[in-house]
Amino acid sequence: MASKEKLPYIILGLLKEAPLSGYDLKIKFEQEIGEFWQAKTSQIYPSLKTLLEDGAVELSQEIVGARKKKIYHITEKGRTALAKWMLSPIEEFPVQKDEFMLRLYFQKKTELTELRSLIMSELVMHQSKLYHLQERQKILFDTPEKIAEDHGHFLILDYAIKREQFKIDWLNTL
Amino acid sequence: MASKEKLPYIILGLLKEAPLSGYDLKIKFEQEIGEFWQAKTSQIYPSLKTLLEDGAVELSQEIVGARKKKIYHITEKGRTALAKWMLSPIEEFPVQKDEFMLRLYFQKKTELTELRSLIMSELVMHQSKLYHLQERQKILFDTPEKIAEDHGHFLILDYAIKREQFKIDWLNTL
DNA sequence: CCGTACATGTAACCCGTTACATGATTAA
DNA sequence: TTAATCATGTAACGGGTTACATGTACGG
Repeated sequence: MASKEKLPYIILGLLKEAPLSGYDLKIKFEQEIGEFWQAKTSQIYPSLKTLLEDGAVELSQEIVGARKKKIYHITEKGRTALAKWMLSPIEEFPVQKDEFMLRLYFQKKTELTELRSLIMSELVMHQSKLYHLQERQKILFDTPEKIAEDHGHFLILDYAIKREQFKIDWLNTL
Repeated sequence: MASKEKLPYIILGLLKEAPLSGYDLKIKFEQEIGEFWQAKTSQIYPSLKTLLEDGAVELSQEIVGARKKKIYHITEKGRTALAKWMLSPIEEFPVQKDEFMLRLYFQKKTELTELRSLIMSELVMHQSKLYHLQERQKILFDTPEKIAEDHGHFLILDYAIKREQFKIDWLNTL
């Protein structure tokens, strides 16, 4: 994708809220912001190393429960870099690739049965995803207080849900 | 992205409709399906070479106007491979990365003014995109006959437009 | 006791982008 | 005549994925 080094800023953005370990970050990428960005440990740990060398984060060895963890904290330098990035213009996104739309385009009007099964499987997939997102929303944000408490998280979940609903609605018009 | 070699199939899908040159394909990627997949000449030409070696496409040197072009035609073998791919399950897409949503998440409720300018610039960007897509739709599909003629193209444009409208609507709720 | 979650990393590979190269044709 | 479009490619780089590697702790 050649996204010109966005990962370090995203890690800083996550660390701004609270100090985290590499593993904690991995979980955040999988769960919290997984709908909009992902990173594996093979990217996270090297990136943390670079951030440490650049002085954007600091490291404290901590014993959590019975386990040892390397907890990374954002530094002033890191905060400055993050703030600067936050204000920089967002580069034109590099196309949201959509294999389903392409197949629809290729199939066109011929072979209606095959098109139908293609559409149905896409529908099922999005409905299942919608369901899981809604369940997460119910569990995480069952009270207005919880929404106010973690408003950013609520927003991305809300958008993810509505995005699924939107695609489902469009598919149903076919 | 590591999308497990989708490009050859997309090229075959485009060639299924009509024989095209590498340059023609480049234009298709830029214009027709650009909202859902893109490929540069640095990918297209090598991919065509491989497809040729695999016997999925054939090549005819043609003189179009005053220019020489290498026109690629899909073969029976190519059609079979394409048909098989079309029926294969669509692999879980590898996250639609969205830098704007992340920044929203990082900013949360603090610093409302900065959030406002972020949201406004995102709105402007999507509104401009929406406008251009709508203009293209007006020009390309001003009559029902044209829609029927190139239904696949109409569908992806329609979806692209509604997708922009959806994001604009959501942004306006913030 | 055994699989899953916790915890931290490295190495190889590959898709896709940026940049580079070259040359003919056409419209301003 | 000169910039834009047409036309076909190659080389280098980089972000991201897959696979590999190792070890601890906990729940059933």
